[in-house]
Amino acid sequence: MSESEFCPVFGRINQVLARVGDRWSVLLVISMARNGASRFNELKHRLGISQRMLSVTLKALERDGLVIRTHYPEIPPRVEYALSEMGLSFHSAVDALGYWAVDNLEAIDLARASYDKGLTGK
Amino acid sequence: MSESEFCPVFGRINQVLARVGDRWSVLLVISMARNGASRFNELKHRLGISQRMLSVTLKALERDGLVIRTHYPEIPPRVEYALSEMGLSFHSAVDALGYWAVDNLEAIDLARASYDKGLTGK
DNA sequence: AGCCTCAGTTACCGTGAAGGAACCGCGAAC
DNA sequence: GTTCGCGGTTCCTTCACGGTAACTGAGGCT
Repeated sequence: MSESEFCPVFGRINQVLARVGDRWSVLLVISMARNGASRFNELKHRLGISQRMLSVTLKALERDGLVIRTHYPEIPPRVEYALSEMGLSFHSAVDALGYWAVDNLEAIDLARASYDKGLTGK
Repeated sequence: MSESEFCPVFGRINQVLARVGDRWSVLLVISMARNGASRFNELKHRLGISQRMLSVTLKALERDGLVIRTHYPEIPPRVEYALSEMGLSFHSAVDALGYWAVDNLEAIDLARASYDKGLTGK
């Protein structure tokens, strides 16, 4: 796919951005930042995510060291997921983007409206 | 899909994040931020993107007001794409995330390595 | 007349990823 | 003894994304 001759760092950054691009990753990070350590089914119901996706996404986040999984061998089993140090810093980066989004939502809507009007009106 | 009861803003932020998630959008924004106003085929060759994707992505970015399209009715036709004010601010937000990525690449690699070792070793 | 360039658009097609549902062990409760 | 809740995993189906290729159209070159 000719990873754009740009530079070598680029590919790796892209990997990280892929995590941001992954909707569920972002939602999970935000959710955890808000609600603190959370259990599996808690997250599932909170986000309306399928079990499969939740499991897959959490595993990816854990693998990348953004999330810490704590398993309590109780009855019934209890597993808690929490943001790591890095997870928190990631959250602030994402949050910055979130703020940008909030700040520019209106402008984007306006741009879209006038763009669409320009099309249909023509 | 039950867009998570969270809050109304959430959905919209997600829309914006969808733009970040789109690989080509990010690459285009970065490319334009670097090289300034660019022509269609220029971008195409620079990024190794297909015509279809380039056209689709540029149109989306233009619609959102991130990119400004200027058409010069010359022979042969010339079209230039440039980042708008908002596009530039978007770029800085993305850039911030890029910096986070660079700063944490090592940590992520380490986390992955130890995670994978923990799995295979078991 | 035929072919090239630029900037797209349209039709088609393959792949990979998201989602749903069923299954797993474990013990507790009914 | 079978049903429930918890935390998953596995399988299957669907569907949207991205790529290829062909067409457009206005004009210039040969």
